[in-house]
Amino acid sequence: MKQDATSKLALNTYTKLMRGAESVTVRVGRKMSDAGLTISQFGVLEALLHKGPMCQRDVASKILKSTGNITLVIDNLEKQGLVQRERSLEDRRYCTVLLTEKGRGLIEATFAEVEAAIVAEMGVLTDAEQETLGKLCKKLGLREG
Amino acid sequence: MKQDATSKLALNTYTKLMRGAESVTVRVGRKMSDAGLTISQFGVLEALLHKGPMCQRDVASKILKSTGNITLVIDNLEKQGLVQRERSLEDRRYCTVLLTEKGRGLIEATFAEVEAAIVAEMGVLTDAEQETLGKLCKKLGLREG
DNA sequence: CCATAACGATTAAATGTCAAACTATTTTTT
DNA sequence: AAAAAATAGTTTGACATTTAATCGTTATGG
Repeated sequence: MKQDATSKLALNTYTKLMRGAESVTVRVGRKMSDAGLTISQFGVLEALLHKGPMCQRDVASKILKSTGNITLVIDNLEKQGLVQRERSLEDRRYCTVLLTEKGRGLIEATFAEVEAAIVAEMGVLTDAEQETLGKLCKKLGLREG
Repeated sequence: MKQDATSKLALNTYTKLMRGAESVTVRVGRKMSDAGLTISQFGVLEALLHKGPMCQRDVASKILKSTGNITLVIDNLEKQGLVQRERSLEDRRYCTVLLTEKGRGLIEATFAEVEAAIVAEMGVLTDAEQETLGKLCKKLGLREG
């Protein structure tokens, strides 16, 4: 294939990937904002729900954000009474972050909504297409950063 | 397929799509920040380079951002002398945004870098795989928002 | 013609984002 | 054990982003 055609195909694919991911993100994100949560806040609560209490560093790596950012997100969640910080006794550098009852209730309900939205979004693809999409996206993610 | 398996596949596909798109974005975005541009700034300059001068509303829809946002992004580009605003004479509500010489030089050089990065990213997929990925992503983007 | 609606741009407030500098604490080295 | 390095978290500064409110301009229906 000529160099120019290669570039064209790559740019085209890139654009479609970005637009597709973006529009899914926007529509799924609406379920989160309906619940009064930002995407980051949802990510933090979801991690705590499914993985249990963890320190901020682990939260950050779980949702692929910087630790400086996590501090703020957790600040805001704490203000709303959705999570709680506990300074570790063994190693006082660590904060363990855990869900409050209120936080657990909210994320359980919201997660169900979001899950349904994701299933609906992906429902435009057959199972086989989803498998294929997953494999291709995984390949793209594997390169070194 | 059982409902549970359907959900699991959808969630799995969703996660891979998000991670794949995110990691490509980060790596390609690095070329932009190397040039001192944010992703949005790059998007604005790129639109102006390839589509010619346009009003802010068109810029906004081109890069899928709100008009309030565009005002700020263009403010910052203008401060750096990369673009220029011109209030339209026929209809004074419109601002035409156009590239300066400096802006044109920067975006031409940066676009080449970014294009190369995109080609490299997509290069992990065969041409056929890229076609497939493009089609699947397009399907995902088509739903009503 | 004039009141009002529509429209483009701007501004403001809230949140998020990263990078870099900084603090507190623990571990490692010497 | 003291000094140095590493680690977790916080703070700060610059930019981004959205939504909603506002300003100025243009179009439209009575």
